[in-house]
Amino acid sequence: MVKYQEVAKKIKQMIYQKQLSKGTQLDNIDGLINQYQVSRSTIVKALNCLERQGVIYQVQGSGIFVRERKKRGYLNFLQSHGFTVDLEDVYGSSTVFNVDIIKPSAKVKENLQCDDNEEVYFVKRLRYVEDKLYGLEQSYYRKKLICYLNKEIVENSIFSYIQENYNINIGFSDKYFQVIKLDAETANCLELQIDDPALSVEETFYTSSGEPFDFSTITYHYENAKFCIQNHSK
Amino acid sequence: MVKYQEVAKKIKQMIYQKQLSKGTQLDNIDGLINQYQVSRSTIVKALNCLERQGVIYQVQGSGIFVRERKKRGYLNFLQSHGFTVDLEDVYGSSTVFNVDIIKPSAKVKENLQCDDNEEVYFVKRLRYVEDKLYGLEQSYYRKKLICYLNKEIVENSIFSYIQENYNINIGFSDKYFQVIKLDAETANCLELQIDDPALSVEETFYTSSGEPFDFSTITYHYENAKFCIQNHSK
DNA sequence: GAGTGGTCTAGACCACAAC
DNA sequence: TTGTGGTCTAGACCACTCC
Repeated sequence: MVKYQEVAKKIKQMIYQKQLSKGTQLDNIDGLINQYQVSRSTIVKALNCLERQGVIYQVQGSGIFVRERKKRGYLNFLQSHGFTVDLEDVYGSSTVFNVDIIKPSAKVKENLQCDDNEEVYFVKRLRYVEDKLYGLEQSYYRKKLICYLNKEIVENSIFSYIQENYNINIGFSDKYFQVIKLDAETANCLELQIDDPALSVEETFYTSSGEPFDFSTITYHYENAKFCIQNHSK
Repeated sequence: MVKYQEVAKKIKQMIYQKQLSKGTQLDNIDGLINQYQVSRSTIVKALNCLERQGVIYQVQGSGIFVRERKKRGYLNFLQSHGFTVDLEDVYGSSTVFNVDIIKPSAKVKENLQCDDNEEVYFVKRLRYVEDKLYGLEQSYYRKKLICYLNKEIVENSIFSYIQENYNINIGFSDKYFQVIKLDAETANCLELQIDDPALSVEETFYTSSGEPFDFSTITYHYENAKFCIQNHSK
């Protein structure tokens, strides 16, 4: 891990460990330079990271302050899948229905930019967070990139498996979502009624070199799944 | 506007103007330094901005590439309210029900961190995007900060009015959302049926100095409102 | 090995806030 | 006026990709 990330991590840990409440002013930049023995630019970069994560806010001419922490029980919508989750981790698990190798449908093929005849892994699983049924996930992974999957792997975090075994890192993703009425099959999986509401999220994940490797649809349980985004305008 | 923002803007305009397709490689950093006559750090900062906006992606050791543009018909969920909207602007309008000065409820009071006896503007309006009914918005503004509002102002963009007249800039926001079933009153406003699905978003907006000034609830029309987030992991 | 983006530095100067 | 964060620079070196 590089210096600015180390510094950011330490400042964040300090804030959470001391349980600093919102609005609390941190040491100024010169102070932080002294404390962490790095250059001004490195401190500034670390602070900007924390600002983007919603941990602090900076006011020119005034100081650096602690931001309100996300309320408990809400999932961070920007890192719900494979993006940096850190301290405030929640316990998640899965019930796997199937792990099959199939020919992709036209839609999947397009989203994953598959060649003709290319095959994909199809994984269908129920996702739980802290033992509550959160959603039904249907994912397609390009076999070309993710050579092997099985039920055991898929019960845990697919993303960390991929990262460790294939040295594939997530670079970015496109996320499209809307509210829908449940069809009979999905309602049954989620233990809900037909026409009950749900959030349907379609997301394509790309490696850090820009290659799509995963297309997933998650249908979230409307009573159990709540989300949060801590935005900032900079 | 500062240099790195100028550079970012120009690069973005160039991409959209030339209609560069996804995966197209841009000039390298040294080339961009030459082209825009700024330092390396300024170019890097501009590129990181564009990366965060989902316009490009950078691959270490390889190059800078154009990212796929958001599909039409989807609202950018991260800048749906007052955050930097630029080129790809869509036409929005509002039907205003009322602009009242009221005593805030406990919930509103807490979210806006109001003093006792402080009053707020309550604005209720239907939001349209390209003449489609998108959602019902109920907003509360602290009168202490936004001294005056009327129907005419509220029919247009409240945020630009606030920025121009009170020199208040949005710093950040906390956004909490979930899927719900509509109650009778809201369903009626949205021209939908009771128990139809909807996305309910509660958002608190803070000034750049960290003071809350607006608490809004938007209930989105499940057929007309679709969203997009172009995420990235850096 | 050549070419690319990513990090880090020291230092100057600017913009804004608070007193 | 002083103190704060924000920008910008020139230059060094590191990490990764691709030939």
